[in-house]
Amino acid sequence: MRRIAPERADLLAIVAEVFREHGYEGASLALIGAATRLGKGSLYHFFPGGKEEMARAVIAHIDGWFEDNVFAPLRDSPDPRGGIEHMIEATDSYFRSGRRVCLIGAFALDESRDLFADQIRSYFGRWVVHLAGALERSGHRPGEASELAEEAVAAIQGALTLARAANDLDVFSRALRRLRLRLGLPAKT
Amino acid sequence: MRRIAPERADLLAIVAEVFREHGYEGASLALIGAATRLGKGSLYHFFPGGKEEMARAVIAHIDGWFEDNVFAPLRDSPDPRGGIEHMIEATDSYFRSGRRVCLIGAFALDESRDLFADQIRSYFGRWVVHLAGALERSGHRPGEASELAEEAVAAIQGALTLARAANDLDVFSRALRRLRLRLGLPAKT
DNA sequence: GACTCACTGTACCGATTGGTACAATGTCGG
DNA sequence: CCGACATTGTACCAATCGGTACAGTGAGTC
Repeated sequence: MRRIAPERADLLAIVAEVFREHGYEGASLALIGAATRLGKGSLYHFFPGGKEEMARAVIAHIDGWFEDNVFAPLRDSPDPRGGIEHMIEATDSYFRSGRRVCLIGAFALDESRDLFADQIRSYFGRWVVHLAGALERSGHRPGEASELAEEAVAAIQGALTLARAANDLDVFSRALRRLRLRLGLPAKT
Repeated sequence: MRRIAPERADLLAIVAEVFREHGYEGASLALIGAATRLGKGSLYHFFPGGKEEMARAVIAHIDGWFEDNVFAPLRDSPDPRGGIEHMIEATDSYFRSGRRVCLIGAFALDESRDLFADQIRSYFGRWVVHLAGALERSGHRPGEASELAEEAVAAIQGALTLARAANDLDVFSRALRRLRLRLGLPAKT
């Protein structure tokens, strides 16, 4: 009965969307099954640890994406400003200009945080640290760079919340525009 | 069998804490009952509309608190800077310096937003509008005041997320300190 | 003392929850 | 062609979900 097994990455992307929209508690196996068109048999074959393993895998997948597309450029780009610019564009693209919400940020808010505390802390921690590094290399003093990085990551998270609350995508793009200026980037791309 | 009926405000505060910690889906009637020490009979007596009415009442209660302690001072204070200072302190106190999370912000993230969309939009909308008004009266140009207000409210929401993710209260107090400067307030209280 | 009515505990409802067990179905390497 | 194994649907499980029904129970009122 072997079917066209979806690539694990595709599968994780679909499951991520369910968690994103419904939260950890709200994402029932029925919803996940419907979204992936996979029965419980398949779901528990791929994720023997059940819902918790699914969530863990989804977080790791997102983390990997940010590692490749955001953290690495911040860390490795010879031109720190270029890395920061890259981060802003990747962020805008990942969150679909505010249409999408940050799964990991959402998990951080309710009690599901306790289950995934390490992964959540690592994700945001690395984001702040690598951004601070790039800011430092682009001329900011260390302490100032750390504060600015923390402010920037928080601004993104807050803008996602506010954009969804207001149901207005412009909230997010305005936030990114301000962020550009604040981080010392040219206004327009 | 009439017992000491808790004040409705106290009751709502307890229920709010359950929603805050577990989210709308995660807050089961069993949890709410345990926290309030009220059986289903009592719960459905006070909230015939069930869980949804409880959440609606809780949001309204929080909204009322912010109306009295944040929005009104921003709107009515003869000295706009004083109103803004008042907002910062009320915010710090309400969120217990980052120990607490914003219920309404959390609801905005997942699908429960659709149920309470109007209340959520109104809450954040009024916060931004009244802060923008105070900023305008304290000398900012209208457009600039609106952007700054939006930035400030988003910064608070983002800081709450980040503080909980990092499990580090200092994240929140640092954010409030930056906010003071950004809004043109003296550094220390 | 009778009546009222806000309040409460308990039993119960069907639906859904996350999870398990397993037999069937293929696909693939040999 | 065969056996191994990845993948699947289905049936099933106890626990819990949100919600209803209702018979009390008692404090206040006349």
